[in-house]
Amino acid sequence: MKDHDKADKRFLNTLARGLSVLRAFRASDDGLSHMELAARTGLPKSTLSRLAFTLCETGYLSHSYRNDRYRLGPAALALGNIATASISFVDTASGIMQALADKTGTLVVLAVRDDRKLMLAKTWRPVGKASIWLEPGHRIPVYGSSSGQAIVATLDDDRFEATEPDKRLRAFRQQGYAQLIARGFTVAPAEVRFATTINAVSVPFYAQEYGEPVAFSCGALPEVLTDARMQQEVGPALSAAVRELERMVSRGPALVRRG
Amino acid sequence: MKDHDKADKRFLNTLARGLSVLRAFRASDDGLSHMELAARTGLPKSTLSRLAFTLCETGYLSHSYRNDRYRLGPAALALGNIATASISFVDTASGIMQALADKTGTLVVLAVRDDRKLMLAKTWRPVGKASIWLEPGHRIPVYGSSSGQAIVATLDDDRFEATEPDKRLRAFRQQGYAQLIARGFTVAPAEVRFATTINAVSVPFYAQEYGEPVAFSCGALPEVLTDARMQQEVGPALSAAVRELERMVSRGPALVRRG
DNA sequence: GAACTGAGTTCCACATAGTAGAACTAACTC
DNA sequence: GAGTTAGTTCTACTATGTGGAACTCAGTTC
Repeated sequence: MKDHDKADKRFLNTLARGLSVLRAFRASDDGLSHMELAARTGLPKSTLSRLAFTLCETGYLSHSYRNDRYRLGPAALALGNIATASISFVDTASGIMQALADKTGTLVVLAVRDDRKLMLAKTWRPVGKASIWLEPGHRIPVYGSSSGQAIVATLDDDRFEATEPDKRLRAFRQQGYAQLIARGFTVAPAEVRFATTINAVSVPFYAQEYGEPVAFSCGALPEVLTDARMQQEVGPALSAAVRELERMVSRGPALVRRG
Repeated sequence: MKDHDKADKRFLNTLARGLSVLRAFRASDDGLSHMELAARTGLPKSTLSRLAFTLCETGYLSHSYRNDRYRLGPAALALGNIATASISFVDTASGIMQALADKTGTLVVLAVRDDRKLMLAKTWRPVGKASIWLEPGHRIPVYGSSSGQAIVATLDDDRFEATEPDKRLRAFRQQGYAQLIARGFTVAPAEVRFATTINAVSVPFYAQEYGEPVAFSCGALPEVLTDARMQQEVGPALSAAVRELERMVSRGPALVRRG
């Protein structure tokens, strides 16, 4: 059978399935068994067997001999580091964002656009403190998230239109734009927030090498990160952190890049 | 046609080919065109077209609208960060190893075993200084590299035997073991070094979550990193850095999780 | 502005690579 | 030693992926 309904002749099912196996892994997993993988991907076990074999063979998966669980292999590690290295700002950002996480006690995330969703590419957790937990690889909607708002506000018109936005999203973008001009950061309006259990502030960053705006955000539980704190303390601190990053990679601010 | 001669029925060609496209990227590439990808992978362009389409569709590749070059996409970034996060020591190591690179003026690399080769999973370059350049994703032989020696010396017998080692490699391993006991680091003997243009010292690290020993190494041109410096200065410094890492990692999840 | 050129995509007839269920193995449990 | 559960291999079938050729679309050149 086929997974992808967009029965595009160009779409290679086997490849997509193999990739879906890799995507089944979460940062908190301590290896996954064959069964768990089958369950997460929804693939029949015989199919999974062949996929896993190939992934192991190519180094993207490895399975420890002791316990028979699969884990991401060296090739996955290398791929990620190549991706990170070719977007060099991620490494530069690490120090700054870790410090910001520690200082504000919030979870700092780097969100990138992935089709019509956002993907959390990297997260920095405050050391020692409890905080919300969002993992890299997690996907959140554009609409209703401050990261999404920061990104669409900075996205040029062509690309924005390419996502076939609805009226709602256009208004959301416009409002993000206004916020960035006024304060330099976005906070999604309470009534549209996609998750009521998380408050977040975001600042866009235009990554030359990535060719697309991305967003850094600080998030925490509403009781920890009140609207007042977002506006007065964390928003400005995040904004300063991103400006610091821009300075270090010596590049203009994201907003001026728009259009 | 099929790429893989080991005509194992379990080996899925389409998947492996797709992955080979991802592997074609180097950290220093500023995007790759369709043609370049075809050249690097050796695949016919029609085939590549479909592979690239699928990879884009799944977020592992993205192509900028402006210039028509492919780059690694959000999913690749996320995959790598998931892999990194699930081997949390990599993040912890980053600060220590960067400092070591700066202090010694050498390239610090993290090498992991990948079948019968080693793969450089991550590298830290000394800031501001010229240094040799090895990229993440690069593969080097086990035999004749100090990293390889550190790793095989630390590998348990079962796994070592599973690689079907020859006599030469057994001796190499034994010799690495002796070096580790005597001094805590390995330097491949001059006469077997796989690259005469690079000198390197290595220290193994046993990564709990990875289930396998890995190696940290300091490398540089022989004129910069003389045998004497390796023995007297860099080796001990590297060894101290890895012990520091061990200390930080065993301190508890909060610190380890830092990322 | 017609003829080249070169990159990239789509077509198409064909072979085979990949599928999924079933049968099989191997390791645990009671 | 029967039962259970995880994982691998077998097998018959066909839908999937293949690669060369034809096609498009932008730039160049004359």
